[in-house]
Amino acid sequence: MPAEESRPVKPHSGKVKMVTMRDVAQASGFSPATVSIVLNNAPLARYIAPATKKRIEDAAKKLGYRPNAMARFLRSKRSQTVGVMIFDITDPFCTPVLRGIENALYQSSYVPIFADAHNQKSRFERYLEMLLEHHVEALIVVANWLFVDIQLLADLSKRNITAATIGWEVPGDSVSSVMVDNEAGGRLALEHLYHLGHRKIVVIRGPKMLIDSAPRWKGTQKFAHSVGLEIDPSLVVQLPDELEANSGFEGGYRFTEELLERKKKFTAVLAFDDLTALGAIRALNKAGVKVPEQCSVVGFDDVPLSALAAPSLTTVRQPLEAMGNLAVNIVVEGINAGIEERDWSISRHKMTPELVIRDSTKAAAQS
Amino acid sequence: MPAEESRPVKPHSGKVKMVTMRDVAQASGFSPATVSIVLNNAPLARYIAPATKKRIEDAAKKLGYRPNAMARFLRSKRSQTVGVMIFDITDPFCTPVLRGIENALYQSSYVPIFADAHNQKSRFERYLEMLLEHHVEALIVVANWLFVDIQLLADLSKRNITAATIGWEVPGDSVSSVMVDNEAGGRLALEHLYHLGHRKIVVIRGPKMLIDSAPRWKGTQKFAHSVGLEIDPSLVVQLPDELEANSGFEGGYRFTEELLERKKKFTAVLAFDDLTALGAIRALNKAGVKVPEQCSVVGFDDVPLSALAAPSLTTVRQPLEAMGNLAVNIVVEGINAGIEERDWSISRHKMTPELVIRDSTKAAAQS
DNA sequence: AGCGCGCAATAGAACGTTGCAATGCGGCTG
DNA sequence: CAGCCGCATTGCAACGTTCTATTGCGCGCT
Repeated sequence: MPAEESRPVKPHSGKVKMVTMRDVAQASGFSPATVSIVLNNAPLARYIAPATKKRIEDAAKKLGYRPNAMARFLRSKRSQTVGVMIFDITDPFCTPVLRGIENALYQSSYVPIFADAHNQKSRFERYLEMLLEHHVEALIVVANWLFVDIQLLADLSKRNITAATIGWEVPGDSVSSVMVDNEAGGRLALEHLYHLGHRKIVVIRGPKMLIDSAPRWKGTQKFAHSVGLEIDPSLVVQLPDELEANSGFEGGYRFTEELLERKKKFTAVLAFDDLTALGAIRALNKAGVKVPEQCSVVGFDDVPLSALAAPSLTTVRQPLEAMGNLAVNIVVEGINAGIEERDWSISRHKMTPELVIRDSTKAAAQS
Repeated sequence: MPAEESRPVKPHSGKVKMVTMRDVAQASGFSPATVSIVLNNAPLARYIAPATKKRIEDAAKKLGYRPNAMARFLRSKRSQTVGVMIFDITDPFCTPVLRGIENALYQSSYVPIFADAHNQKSRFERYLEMLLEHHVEALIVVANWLFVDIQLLADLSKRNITAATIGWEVPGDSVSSVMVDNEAGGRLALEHLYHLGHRKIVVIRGPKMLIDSAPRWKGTQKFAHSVGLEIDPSLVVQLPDELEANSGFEGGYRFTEELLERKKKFTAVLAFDDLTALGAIRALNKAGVKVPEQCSVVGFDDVPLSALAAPSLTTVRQPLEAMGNLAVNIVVEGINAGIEERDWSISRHKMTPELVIRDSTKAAAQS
């Protein structure tokens, strides 16, 4: 990997003096205090003469003054910063959530500090430490896996930093959470297949350690029960506890392959999530089973690539971006409550999922 | 979307006093100065008695002391923070790059401030402003599109903040860059198809405004010329200048559909990037053309979903994660040079791409 | 004439950390 | 025994803001 160096630039040209508030004061002929009041238009700005304001603002612009966030924070205790801890950015689930978070923070003029735990506890803890040092005003955790101990909780509420989790819940009452209504989603998926006439349905359940797995399965079972559908236990498998982001794909592939090899009869697969569904489709394709003609597949999440896959995936959509948004609104509320010394309590939200019908499902053959 | 409020928590329990260095000093019986020296083990720490060190460290741990990054920065002029400006996180290209950046920054104990420009100039500028206010020590820009004016350059070099771009270059000599060797990549793609026996090849070129487009096409042409292959101009199309991340998919789909409708004969598609390739495959599938049996498709980038697609995509891999890494190493070097007042000059890197052969290409039919 | 009041602006003390310059102290050298 | 050096520690100012308390000042009211 060759690198061609370009001709040397005029290197760091001496100390580039930072433009400070005092400079602006000097230039405009007023005191730093007045400058501060004007530039932030603090409550006292009512009393400042318009002419003065103008002179100061002009001076600030001319000098290219930019307030020093650190100095400001040192006084005000506010870093204008929110920690965003992602458990694994490699997981396509995270991207839309991150987008939602970023967008909402931007609206509120907060800046996100990004941390990716790579699904490692040690990394999570180190990052948490770093975020605390940077005095983030709040913390948002995007997660599926649940391996964090009370430390998180204790540290945060001790320093009362509001926190919210997305796709995950912690016991206790110190952290808000935003989740999808997994039970409703599990129901939606089966309902769709059922109404298409499918009766022999493979269900690939999520790993035990994932909080989503149980309620999704519960929703599925409840619906089955409500319409008197018997789910053949030999068609139900469960993904193992795995930490890698793409393990769902592998799992979906392997289990489907196995069922096909054992000559099991089924006309549809209800996969735990989109990646699992894609794995299942891959296995079906390989075995010469056409999707959706001979077998329907439904996923969960509606990650971005589901629309692009071939065939495009029918799935239960989580409003991922909206969830990111909501989490931000929650913590911003928490921050404001803290500042205004209002009482405030955490909340737990369950967002409504939505069925997205694409090309991977079709009415069951009449046979 | 119902939200059930949990029972109110003991709300912000009074002023939670921050543990400061003075507290540690008090608790250990030494002065703040000594505490500072020990905890950072500054050069002067040589002179500190081991017993003293121990006492101070113990006290710090007991009180749960965490240095205040803002106060520290105010003195040291170092924020331990690097701005990461992504042009559009929605683009699957960005995820691995981000991972690479994040990982390398983590190694160097910097914390990334994340900014997503949503491909909007105004947003880019606002974020730049915010990053400057937060006094990032360096800036990394992940981009394809080139609409940023000299402002960026001027502002940064005036405040001498080292900057590096990934997948993009700015004129002038103030910003380092990391790119893939597009010409080599363009060559690789065609070479592969050619060796598989393909001769009638559709080329979907990238949009004009993308810096990658021209060299990629040049590499392709050069190879064609070198083996005496004539590329039929009526099989060459060019993606329009579009800002949306997924526009490549649409473009690939539409152009391929069009060529099929016009009954053009071809046995392979060389797509500008993976999304375009996926769009082409979608169109081919829809028209009943089997990939790879009847038509091979090769992409570019090797974004994560390419391995998951059906069929999995043969593509020219950009070492995205490594590129993120390298960019970080460059700016960290730049930061250090600035601190040590060394001379330092920017560099421009071209990383070597690599052909990844998967299931979307196959030897041309003998016909 | 004295008082209070609304207006316009400012002085000055923090915020928590760092690093230079200074201090005290024992022991060694000339 | 004066002077000096190495060791162990500390006082103090500064970083750039913000915010409370304060100062003038002119005007109308008693």
